[in-house]
Amino acid sequence: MDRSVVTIAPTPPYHFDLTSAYATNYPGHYGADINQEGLFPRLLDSRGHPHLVTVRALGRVVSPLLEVEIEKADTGLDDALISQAKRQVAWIFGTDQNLAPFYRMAMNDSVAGPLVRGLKGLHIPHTASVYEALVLAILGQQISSHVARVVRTLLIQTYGPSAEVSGVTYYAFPPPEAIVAAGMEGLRAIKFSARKAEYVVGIATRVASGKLDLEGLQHQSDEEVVRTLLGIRGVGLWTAQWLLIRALGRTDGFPHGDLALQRLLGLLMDKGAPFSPEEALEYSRRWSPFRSYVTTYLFAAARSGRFASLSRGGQVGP
DNA sequence: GGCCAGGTTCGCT
DNA sequence: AGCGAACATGGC
Repeated sequence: MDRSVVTIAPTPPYHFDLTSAYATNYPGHYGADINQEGLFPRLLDSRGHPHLVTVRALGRVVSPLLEVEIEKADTGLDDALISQAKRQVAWIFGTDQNLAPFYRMAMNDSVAGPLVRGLKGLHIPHTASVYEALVLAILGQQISSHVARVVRTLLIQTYGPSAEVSGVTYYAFPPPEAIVAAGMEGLRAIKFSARKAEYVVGIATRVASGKLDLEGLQHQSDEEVVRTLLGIRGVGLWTAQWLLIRALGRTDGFPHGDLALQRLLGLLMDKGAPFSPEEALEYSRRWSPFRSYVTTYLFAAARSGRFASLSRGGQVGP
């Protein structure tokens, strides 16, 4: 087994716990995202060369440092693989983001300002690939986050590549070829609806054959990205906006069709009712071009229990 | 048991 | 263009 350790210096302020918690969103041992005592092991699969990266935080919010341990079950851990792993970890944990412009905007905003307080150093985590984000987004459409978690774990542990490191089995996200091989029946077997299975297999087929270049979206403008994504069956505006934020690292995504977001805005503004999608979009313009951050901080605040009626799972209403 | 959940598409007016 | 139904499953 080959092993190497590198460090990453995130742009301060950087709060690793907040950022990693947002990425995983739940405790416990599930598939690709695990939080073990402050360690974040994750299996990355580089063209059939699975390697385990384990991230932990050293240093403080104002002087942050991440330590990344890279392990490969067999040999062949060369410099190229190490630097690639380092780049991927930096991307996944959003270490390069500079929050200063967003914080300057928030300081002069009565809604965003209080939101930022208490979440200092939260960066936006990213998915390992656009493809992964798209599959997860379709998987999570309309179903509760808990159900989405169950299905997602099944997907990863049933069809994802695995590797055993130090006696523990880890799973990577299933590559397109694995989903094509699973087929509609394979996805139905792990609680996908027929429709979602059809969408996901369709996407995986086109990605595997090279007809759909999702990673190439990194080079397109926000508008082009949205236009391209909307042409894919199973993708609506909500999914496209979500990908702008979580897969493509854009600063101004805003999923105004999101039910939870509409409710949060209603609570935050003491409206007594959820915002309509149009109201949400209209109101959000004041936060441009930092709406991805506002969205992320909103959900992070909600999860931390700052909106009592939502953390209880209750309805928002009169 | 019924209703709904961090949507999307399809088939009707 | 706009509206309702279907989708599949788990939690309350």
